Amino acid sequence: MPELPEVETVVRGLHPLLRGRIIWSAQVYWAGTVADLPAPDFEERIAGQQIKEIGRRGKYIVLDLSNDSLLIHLKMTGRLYIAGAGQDSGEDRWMRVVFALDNGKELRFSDLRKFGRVYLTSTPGKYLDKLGPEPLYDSFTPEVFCERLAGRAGQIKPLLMNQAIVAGIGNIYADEALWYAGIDPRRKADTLTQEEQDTLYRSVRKVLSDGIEREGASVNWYRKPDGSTGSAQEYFKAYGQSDKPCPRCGTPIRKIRLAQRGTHFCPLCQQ
DNA sequence: CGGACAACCTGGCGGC
DNA sequence: TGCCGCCAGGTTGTCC
Repeated sequence: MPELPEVETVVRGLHPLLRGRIIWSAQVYWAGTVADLPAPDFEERIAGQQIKEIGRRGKYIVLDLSNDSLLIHLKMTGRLYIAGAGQDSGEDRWMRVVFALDNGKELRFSDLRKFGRVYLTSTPGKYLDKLGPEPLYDSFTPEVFCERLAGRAGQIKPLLMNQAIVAGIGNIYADEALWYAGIDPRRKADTLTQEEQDTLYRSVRKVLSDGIEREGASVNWYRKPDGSTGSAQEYFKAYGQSDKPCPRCGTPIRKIRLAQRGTHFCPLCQQ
């Protein structure tokens, strides 16, 4: 579930706690969580590196270390938080990797479904360069959005979720953006008018920036680093609203499967 | 290019 | 109460 607003909230929460800290050691509890590297190599290589900066690219959390980058992808059920060394935080049941810091605290990564990944690499571009533009940057203009969609014949919702087209949008915010734009998620991208593309562009930016303001959507598993919930889910118009009246026209919200994903939309005012 | 689908995983829930 | 099967969804990879 963590999409751009949730990942951004995690980064903002951790930034003041992690910046400048040194990772004394790491302990891997589930080897599969470490991508492209044997767990012992990961533990040995990260020890002693300082966290220079912490940021986000798409849905990746990016830690710039002394010699490497540490990329963390939460996938569906990953959680990242700080706890005192040896202290039970109540979140630790699915702990996969723990980083011991130089201030007696630990950065912990827990992940029920084990889909999440950590990448320790000197060439982060290998993972990040394939991502499309950041949708909230000033450089992401309506023209850029149109260019990214140009020549695409597929359905608009899977395209919105394609990280190579635009980075950071997942199932929840795709449904919400399409509701605001009044566009049927099954519409083929190449049938959208200029006006519809512009409306969708504004809707994407709105739902993502509103999501950040509300500190993410806590559906099922997502939590802020301090363990509390975000509030974006209280404002959903379409996602998870099956059979409830559309807030715009009162027609019951319908749920279908589209590209193997649960998809919620208003059959009347999303055309 | 696109669409379908499997794989990776575990827990919650509805149905029986 | 317990068992079964479905659903949740980010990403990669395979196949047609």
